[in-house]
Amino acid sequence: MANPMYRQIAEDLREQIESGLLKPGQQLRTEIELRDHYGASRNTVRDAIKWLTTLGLVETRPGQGTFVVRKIEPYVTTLTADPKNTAGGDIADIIGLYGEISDEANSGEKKKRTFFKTPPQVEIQKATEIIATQLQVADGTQVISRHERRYIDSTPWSLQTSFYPMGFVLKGAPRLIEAGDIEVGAVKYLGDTLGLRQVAYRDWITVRAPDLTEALFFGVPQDGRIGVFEIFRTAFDQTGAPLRLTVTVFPTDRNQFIINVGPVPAESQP
Amino acid sequence: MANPMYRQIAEDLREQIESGLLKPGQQLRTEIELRDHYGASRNTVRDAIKWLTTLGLVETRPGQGTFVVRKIEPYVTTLTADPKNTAGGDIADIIGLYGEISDEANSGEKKKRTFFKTPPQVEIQKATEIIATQLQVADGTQVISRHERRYIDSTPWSLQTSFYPMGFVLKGAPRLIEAGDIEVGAVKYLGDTLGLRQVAYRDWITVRAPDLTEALFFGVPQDGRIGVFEIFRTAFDQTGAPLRLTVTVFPTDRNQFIINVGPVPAESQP
DNA sequence: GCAAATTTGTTCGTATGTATT
DNA sequence: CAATACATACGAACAAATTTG
Repeated sequence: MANPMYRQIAEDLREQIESGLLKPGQQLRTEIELRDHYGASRNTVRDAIKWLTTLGLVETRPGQGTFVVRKIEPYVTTLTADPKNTAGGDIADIIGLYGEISDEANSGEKKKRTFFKTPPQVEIQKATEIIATQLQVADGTQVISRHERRYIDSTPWSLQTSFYPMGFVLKGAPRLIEAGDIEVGAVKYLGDTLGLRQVAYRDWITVRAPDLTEALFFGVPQDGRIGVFEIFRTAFDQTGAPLRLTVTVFPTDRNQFIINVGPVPAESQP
Repeated sequence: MANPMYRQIAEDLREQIESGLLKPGQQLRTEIELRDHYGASRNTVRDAIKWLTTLGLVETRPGQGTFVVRKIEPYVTTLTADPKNTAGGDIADIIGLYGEISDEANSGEKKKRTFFKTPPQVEIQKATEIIATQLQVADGTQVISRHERRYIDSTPWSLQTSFYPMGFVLKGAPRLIEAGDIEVGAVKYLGDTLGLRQVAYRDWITVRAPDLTEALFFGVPQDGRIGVFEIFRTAFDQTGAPLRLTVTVFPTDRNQFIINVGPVPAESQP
């Protein structure tokens, strides 16, 4: 035979899953039962299951069994919002959760989703190369770091860290180094105190494997099968100087993004 | 033991790789040598290597050995170009490869990259649900499909398929169903023949596992460890009607994207 | 071009550990 | 505590791919 046995077994199970014979959440037969069914050894059955696991079709739980994965209802974020729009507070103002926070559910009803985020964890850090480059400060300069964990419907959704030049505090924006939310929104606060208006931003989108902290927070496997979007948003003020750098990490299994260029007609998203 | 042995071996090798002791492209010791070195069985060593493989740190080649992966120099695509800009022909006009086609090499020199694409493979297809929704035609209606394979520096870079409503051909744009390039660019051609101008577009960005065809074309593993961006670009004309849907697939290991909103100062990308 | 040596890939059997019910 | 189910680990044999002589 052309293909190894474990791949044939995997293929057979994959067809059962994709045809709907095995439904999401349903338990597969145990390794012993599959061993007898396919006339292979238990190790070979385990190789087949491991292959399906890497493909993201099934997940195994020790002491319980192997289950067909449930797909997560994706959340869609629009990245091209009005850069001057700061209404809606911190959650909305940072990474573009403007507009409708609702979603077409399976039943066809509109499902309202709820946001929750932790208060910012504030630190003074030395700028890494990428931070220094984006904020146009010298390498190793101290910067303000404000870190949040963000949830939707109590599902871990994203990890976000914003970096500000240290000079902002001395020039009249002391609340940047206070832990806790800035109720009016950080962008409006900088406008009120320093006269800095966010008029533009650039997003840089990459995908990489999650680190251990991210994997634990998002509840994704630690082996990098499921990647994370890492979006670097560099915001600029009216003089063209960098205002802040916001780094947000989203797991790719539950996030999608929209970009609008020009007068795009308003309508339902795909 | 807290951690299983294969994870400890993997961790030891990972530190050697990340510390630079094992350099990209370098061959690891053979499974037999590692077995003797760590005092484990060959199968346990293989489990460790498989873990590193899933993490994307090493790759094994049958008959040769296990090697530290070389990172691919990423290509950066700007998604927010002027929607009316159609200069540069087909390559540039479809998915935003406007501007500088150059890149900072390791040595610090500017390295010019070369594009190549196959002539379009043209087909008449029935619209799937997503195509019908985006083009605002009835489900099952016939549409024109133009498919291309695209390379940069002879590396497979992306797979792109554009869909047009069938009506465009009857209304005076017959070249859409001819195989081969439209030299002036498809957007300009539609403007010249039908008076349709592309004034806006919406990009919808997702990440998923590659299918078999994509994995073979891009040379990535078939097990889904390395995902692909799938970008749906719906373009609109001056009346707000959909002009075409372009679906482009990029492997995540060699592609990054930039979005500019507002007057972003021109400067070097990260 | 072929044969041998090297290296990873697949499969089996067995035993024991760990998590959950 | 006992039963069940997956996780780890060992040893062995042969197959397949590649390089070397």
